[in-house]
Amino acid sequence: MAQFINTTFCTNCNHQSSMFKLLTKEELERLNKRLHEVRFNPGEIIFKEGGVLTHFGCITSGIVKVYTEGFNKRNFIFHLLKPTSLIGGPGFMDDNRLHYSVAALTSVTACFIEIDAMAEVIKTNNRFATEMFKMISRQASVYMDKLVSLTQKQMHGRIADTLLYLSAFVYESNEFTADVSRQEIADLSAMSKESSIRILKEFKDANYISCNGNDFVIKDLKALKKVSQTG
Amino acid sequence: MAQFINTTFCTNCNHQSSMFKLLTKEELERLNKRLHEVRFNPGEIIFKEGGVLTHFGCITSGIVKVYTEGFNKRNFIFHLLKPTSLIGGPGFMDDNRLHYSVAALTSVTACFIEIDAMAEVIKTNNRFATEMFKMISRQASVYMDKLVSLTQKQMHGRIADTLLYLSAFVYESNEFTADVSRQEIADLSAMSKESSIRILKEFKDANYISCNGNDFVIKDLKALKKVSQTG
DNA sequence: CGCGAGCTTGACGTTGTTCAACTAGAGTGG
DNA sequence: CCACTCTAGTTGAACAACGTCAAGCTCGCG
Repeated sequence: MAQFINTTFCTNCNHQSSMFKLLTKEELERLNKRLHEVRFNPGEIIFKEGGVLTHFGCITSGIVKVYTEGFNKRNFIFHLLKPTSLIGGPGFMDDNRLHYSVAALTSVTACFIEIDAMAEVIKTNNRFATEMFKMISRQASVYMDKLVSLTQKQMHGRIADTLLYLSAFVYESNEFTADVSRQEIADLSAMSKESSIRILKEFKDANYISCNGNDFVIKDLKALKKVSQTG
Repeated sequence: MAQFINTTFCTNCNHQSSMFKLLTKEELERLNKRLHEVRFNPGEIIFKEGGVLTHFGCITSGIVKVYTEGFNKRNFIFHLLKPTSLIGGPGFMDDNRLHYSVAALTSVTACFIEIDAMAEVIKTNNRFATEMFKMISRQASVYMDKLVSLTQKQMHGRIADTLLYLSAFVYESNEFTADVSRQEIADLSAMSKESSIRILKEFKDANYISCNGNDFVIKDLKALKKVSQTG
């Protein structure tokens, strides 16, 4: 049964991403009129690649994966997003199509803002436009780094990167219960599921991390960083 | 001996990139005051990664490679640029640093525009800002595709991609004299020089291409595209 | 208890890198 | 004009990295 959520008004939204803080009350109210909120269960697809980009998404709770269906039925995960990240990126103001899929890893709530409303605000609010600019620009820069890491480092370095990424950017803690499966850790690190498992075990044996099931503890940050750098 | 070039005025520049056509005469003249043109020899470095991003570059003749120094002294080439591409991308309006190096593959002339002048025009001209936005956005999208291709395809598919890229986007012809070395073809395809040579030879033996030295002819486009897709 | 999904492990084959030797052509100096 | 050197290209053989396959395991759930 569909759940229609009473949209939290942006104006009092406590998830307000830094970008939206730049908007005036009037602008926020304008966005508000063309916005709705949706709740997703773990595993559900939020955006499907190839589709038309009609809305920007803003994660208000939970974690999602941004991924694409690659070759030979292997997925590639670009990154994970948590509140209050914006989803839209490439395609916006260009071909207006979705260049990737987005799926919920946990229970997720997300707000959807019509593309046109977004474009309007960008025209009227210069600082907001600048922030959007920065956001996409940073994204490109992240992808550049990933290109180099994933093509030049070997598996140990790539898994170390993924662990550091989870700990530093996603869960912001040395201990976390991962919402990603082993397969998804592999999809983040561009390798097979079996390889990711083997390397995780090696790190565990070397006492760099401890992990049972999905509970991870980074025990030797320096060692991991060293592995990440030496490739 | 340094060569100081009399700057061609943007207003009558026949290399004018599509983006600059959106500017008014006044805006172009404003840019013009804060612009200079430089000539480079093959192999010379135009931008060095890590440096401060003080100027945008616009290639007016020749071909450059946009690359980064990866791990183990291996380079990775993101893409090649020809007139009239803009160089600047990530870092602009953000940390103002160069996230990659740029070097001349042929003799190159390039115009340099002060960052601040560029930022001003972006503020005053909305359509120009939108084009910049699209440009970065497309870049991100290209990087996403590359991420998947380079991590999931194997060598034959990657070399096929590089050949198709050179033919379709760089030289815009089925026959071309490449300005890239075998090493650089390898750096574009994320593999070792030896491997790239071997695969090129296989393609030659299979009569997909002919190549002696740096003269390439794409003889069987369909076959190459098929190799690119099957990975 | 049985079932299924995700996880784990080992054996094996493939893919791709590294190393080392060799070639060809382009410059350089005697 | 001939060594000489230097660089880019080429080739083969050995080796390491990584994926695939197949089997077994664990745990939650009906």
